[in-house]
Parts: sequence; C-alpha cells; structure tokens
Amino acid sequence: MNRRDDRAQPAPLDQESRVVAQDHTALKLWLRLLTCTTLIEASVSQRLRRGFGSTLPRFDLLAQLYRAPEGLRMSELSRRLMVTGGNVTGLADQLEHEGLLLREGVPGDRRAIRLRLTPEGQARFAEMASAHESWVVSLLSDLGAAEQRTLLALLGKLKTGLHEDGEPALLSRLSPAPDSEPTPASRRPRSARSSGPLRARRSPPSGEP
Amino acid sequence: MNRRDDRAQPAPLDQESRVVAQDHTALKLWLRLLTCTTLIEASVSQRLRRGFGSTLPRFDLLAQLYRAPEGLRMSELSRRLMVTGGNVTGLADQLEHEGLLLREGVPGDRRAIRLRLTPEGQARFAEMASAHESWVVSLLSDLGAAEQRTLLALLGKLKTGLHEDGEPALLSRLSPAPDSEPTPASRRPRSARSSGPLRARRSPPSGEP
DNA sequence: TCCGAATCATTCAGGCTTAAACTTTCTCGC
DNA sequence: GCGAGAAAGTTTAAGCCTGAATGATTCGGA
Repeated sequence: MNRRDDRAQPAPLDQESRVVAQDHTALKLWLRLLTCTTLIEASVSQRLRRGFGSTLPRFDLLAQLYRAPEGLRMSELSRRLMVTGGNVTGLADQLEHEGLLLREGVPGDRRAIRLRLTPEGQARFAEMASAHESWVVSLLSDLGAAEQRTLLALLGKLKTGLHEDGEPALLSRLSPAPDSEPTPASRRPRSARSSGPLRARRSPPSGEP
Repeated sequence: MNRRDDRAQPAPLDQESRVVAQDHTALKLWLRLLTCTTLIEASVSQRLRRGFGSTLPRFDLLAQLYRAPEGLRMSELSRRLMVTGGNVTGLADQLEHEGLLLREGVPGDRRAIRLRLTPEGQARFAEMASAHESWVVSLLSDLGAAEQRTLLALLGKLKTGLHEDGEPALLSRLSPAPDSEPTPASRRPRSARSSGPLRARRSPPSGEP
C-alpha cells in the first residue's frame, strides 16, 4: 500500500513522503516464491504431459496411493492433496477408467470408499516418478546442497507458521497430514500450477518411488 | 537419475538397502515450496473472494495495469503474468465488463490492443492492494526480517537458474520481463513480482499501489 | 432408542489455464 | 512492390479446481 520508493530520500519530505522507504520485503518474497513455484510447476507439468501423457494432479494422486499399498479413502486423499473432495472424485474417475486404480468399499463404513493402485497403476507411477525426480533435481541444481538445506529449513518454518495460525475455515481442509509433507508429486494442481497437463495444479503432494 | 545416496553406508547392505539412505533433498524442497505457495495462495485467494468478490488472476492483471498508467498491450500482459494470450483475453473481457479497464487501439499497430485502467479500476485495485499486502505480511510474519531476506536471496538464485537453462519452448512464453520479478499480485495463474510486490496467483505478477 | 449433527462421497455451476487453430496485420528480404 | 513468415489477439475444446447443494451413512447424547 502506498509504497513510494526503496531508496533513501535525502531531500526534505513532503506529505506523501511519510511512507517512503518501505521495502515490501514480505510482498517481494511472496511474489518470488510464486514465480519459482510457477516456473518449476510449468516445466514439470509440460514434461509429464509430453513424456507420459499425464498431468500433475493425476501424478500426485498416484504418488499418494503408491506410498499407501493398503489404499486410501477419498477423504484422506483430499486432505493429503490439499484439494476438495469433488476434485478427488473427478481425478479418481479418470484414473479408474485408465485402469490405474480401483475403488473398493471400506468394511466398517458404507459411506467410505478406498482407492488402491492396480499393478498397472504401480508400474506406471514408478516409471513417471523416476523421471520426475530427475527433472526436479535438475531444475534445482543451481542451488548447492547446503543452500537447498537452508531453503528447506526456512520453508519448513514458514509452513509451520502457516498451519498454526490460519483461518480455521480454509486451512482446515487444506491442512495436510499432521506430520510430514503433503507429498505432492509434481505440484499439485497447477503448479506452475498446472491444469492441463502442466501443473498439476495446485495440490502439493508428490511422491517418489 | 538413479541417484543413490549421499551418506556413507556403514553396515552391510541387503538387496533392498542399495537405495537406502537417499535423502531426496531436491524433491523434498520442491514439495515444500509447493506446499507453502499453495497455502498462501489459498489464503489470499479466499480473502480476495470473500472480501472483494474478486480473484487472484484478476487482481494480478489489475496490478500490472496499475503500475503502468499508460496501459499495456495484451501480449505484454501475457508475458508479465506468465500466462497464455487466450487467458489474458478472457480476463480482460471480464474486467472490461466490470468497468475496471478499457481496450484501446495502439496507434502504430492495428493488430495490437492496449489495456488501461479506468478511474474506477484504479480505485478498486488500490483498495484491494492495501488489504492484500497486509495479508501477505501477516502470513509471512513467522519469519523474521533476516530470514525473509535470506529466503528472498536463495529464491532469487533459484529463479535465475530456472530462467537460464529452461526449455526454450515452455519458458520462452513463461519468462517474465528480462529484468525484475514478474510481479503477480496474488499469485498468478497461478502469481507477481518484484517491483510491484504482489502476485496473486498462478501468474506471477502482482502489484501494489 | 431416537434423532440431530457430523462425515463421506458425488454432482453441478462457475472460473482459471492451456494448447492449438484461425484471422488480421506487420516486417523484411528480394 | 511482393510475398513468406512472424506477431497480436481471439476462439474453442479439454482439464483442473472450488464452493455449495445433495443423498447416504454413522455417531453421540438425551
């Protein structure tokens, strides 16, 4: 708001200059965070589409199931992928038609449905995950190991803070599992956000084989 | 790909242990980056919707125009927002109907169209930008000033690297202006950048008054 | 036991994005 | 001048995502 200029203003200040010298660090940081995410997401999304005819949201969903051999409920997937339930229903429909996963009832609860990968789904994901990790390693290779660890730590602190305060309404649904990373595969939805094939958008989980 | 591990493996390895001790730092970093961006974006997006009945993509587009009183061409907006031209066409249609911007011809080039904010558009954006920055400042407040600067620097290095290599095909269109941050306001489409500090969505550009 | 509240999954309308195809206009080299 | 190719903007089909409404089921307390 009312930002003026970043540099010192040596001359006498007029009325407007009261807000001079704002640096908007938080705003710049947010924009840069967004830019980096967008660029990486777009790159991964594009390669997933061109190389495997798939998308980031689909990849992320498969990643979650790959790490849970016993399968996961739709609601649990929704929470881990940080997307709404309706979104999971749609993605599951597609992957089910593609023969990559199965819907099965949950013994004790007739409302629930558990999704589980088919052998083909496991094979397909393993293939993509391998390529996916190499893309990410390559994209982040301009940062050294120490820099990556520093970044990881700072983002960890940021993430924790975002979860703690948070508007109950929104974050309640978005909150990933209590413990670890949501584990999106590529991005989420769209990273660079991707909807078509490029970013898979906006859900965070990603997995590795 | 086929990465193995970074640390020494003291004990004897069985078949499965060949890949033990992988730390997948790059993958974790990417997931965490995605998670942070998703959480912030969701929060900002929700508040923009509830508080102003608007969206991040619209906010980002307005932010770019706000910082360019003389107006911008659709193509320039497409580049700065890191989205495709068709996307800008759609957003501009809506904002034009809402009376927030005007489409005007460019003197020397009959193919081009320049978008410019109406006085109402300027007022509306100024209102939203003020709230937007306060939300971002609040969301990032768990990081101290020094931490934010460190994060900004590391992400700056990452961003530069992403621009440099990059698949010509994809990044050519996504690349924001040569110099600074794309400047999305809230996020983009998915985000916003540097000089202007906001970015809202998935398109990177965002601006502040 | 009964019934209201909470959960689970689905459906639907609306908004954002992309990729690709298309039209119009410009540019530039011959 | 001319014409091939590039550039600007639009349109369209398809996919992702949300928020709200709905139906089915489960839970928990009176």
